[in-house]
Amino acid sequence: MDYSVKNNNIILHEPDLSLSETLDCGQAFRWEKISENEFFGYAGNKPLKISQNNDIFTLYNVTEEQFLNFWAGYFDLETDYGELKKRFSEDKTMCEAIKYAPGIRLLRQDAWETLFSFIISQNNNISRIKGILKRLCDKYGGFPSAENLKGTAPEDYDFLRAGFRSKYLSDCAEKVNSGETDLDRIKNLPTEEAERELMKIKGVGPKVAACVTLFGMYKTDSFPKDVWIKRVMAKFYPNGLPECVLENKGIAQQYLFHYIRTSKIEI
DNA sequence: TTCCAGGCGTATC
DNA sequence: GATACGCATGGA
Repeated sequence: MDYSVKNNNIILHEPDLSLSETLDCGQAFRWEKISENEFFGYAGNKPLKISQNNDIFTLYNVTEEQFLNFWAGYFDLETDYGELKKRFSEDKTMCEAIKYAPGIRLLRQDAWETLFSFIISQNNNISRIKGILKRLCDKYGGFPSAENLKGTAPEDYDFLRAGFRSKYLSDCAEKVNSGETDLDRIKNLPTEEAERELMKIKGVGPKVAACVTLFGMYKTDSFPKDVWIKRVMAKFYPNGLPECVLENKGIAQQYLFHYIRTSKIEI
C-alpha cells in the first residue's frame, strides 16, 4: 500500500482503482460525483471526500489512523487487483470486461447497511434505489442502525416510497433486533450457510442474500445472479463459469455486471 | 406512453 | 422441484 500523509489528507497511489467505476457500479448507493474527478459519500456513517488524478487519490480530512483502520479496508487496498485481473483475463469475456472498466474493486461494506439496502434493490433500478436510501438517511440523520428501527411497522416506511418492500424492511429490522438474525455470527459461516440464514428474512431470496455475503461480508466466492448476470450467463457462459474466476467469482461478477449493463455490446 | 428494474412470495402443478 | 404471476414506484 503506497500512501503518504500530507496536511490533513491522505495521498494514495493505486493504479487499480477508478472512483467512478467502483463507486458508481451498483454495489454502493451512497456516493455521488461532485465534480469531474471528485466523489463525496458515506460508508456506514463515515463521510468522505475523495478525488482522483490518474492513479493518485486524495482522501480529504482523513487521519493516518482512520485511513489504516477503515478506508484502506473499505477500498480493499490490501488485495492485489493486478494479480486478480491477470488471472481472470485467461477468459476472453473477462478480458473484455476488465478492459472496459479496469478500475473496479470490491468494496468491503457494512453487513447491516448492505442487507437493508439490497432488500430495497429488488426489482428496482439503481437511481431509484439511491433516492430511497437518500430519503432514509435524510430522515435518520445518517444510515439508521437496526436499533434505530426497532418496532417499525411497514407503514413506518411509507415516506421512503419503497412500495411492496416496506413489509420486508420491517421484518428485517425485527429479526436483527431480536437476534434471530445475528449478522456477526452469520459472517463467520460458510457462504452457502450464511445465505441460507439470511433468507429467513422476508424479501431476502438467493440474489439479495448473495449480495449481502459478497458486498457486506466479503465472501468473494458468492455470485449474485440478477437479470444482467443471467444475460451474461446465457450469452457467454451457457456451460458455466470458467475455472479461472471460480475462487473469486464475486469479484469477477462485478466486472461482468458493469460491462453488460453499461457498455454497448449486443446482448 | 410503455417498458422494465442488482427479485421474491405465493399458488399451482 | 419447476414454472407463472403479481407486486409499488418511477427512471428512461
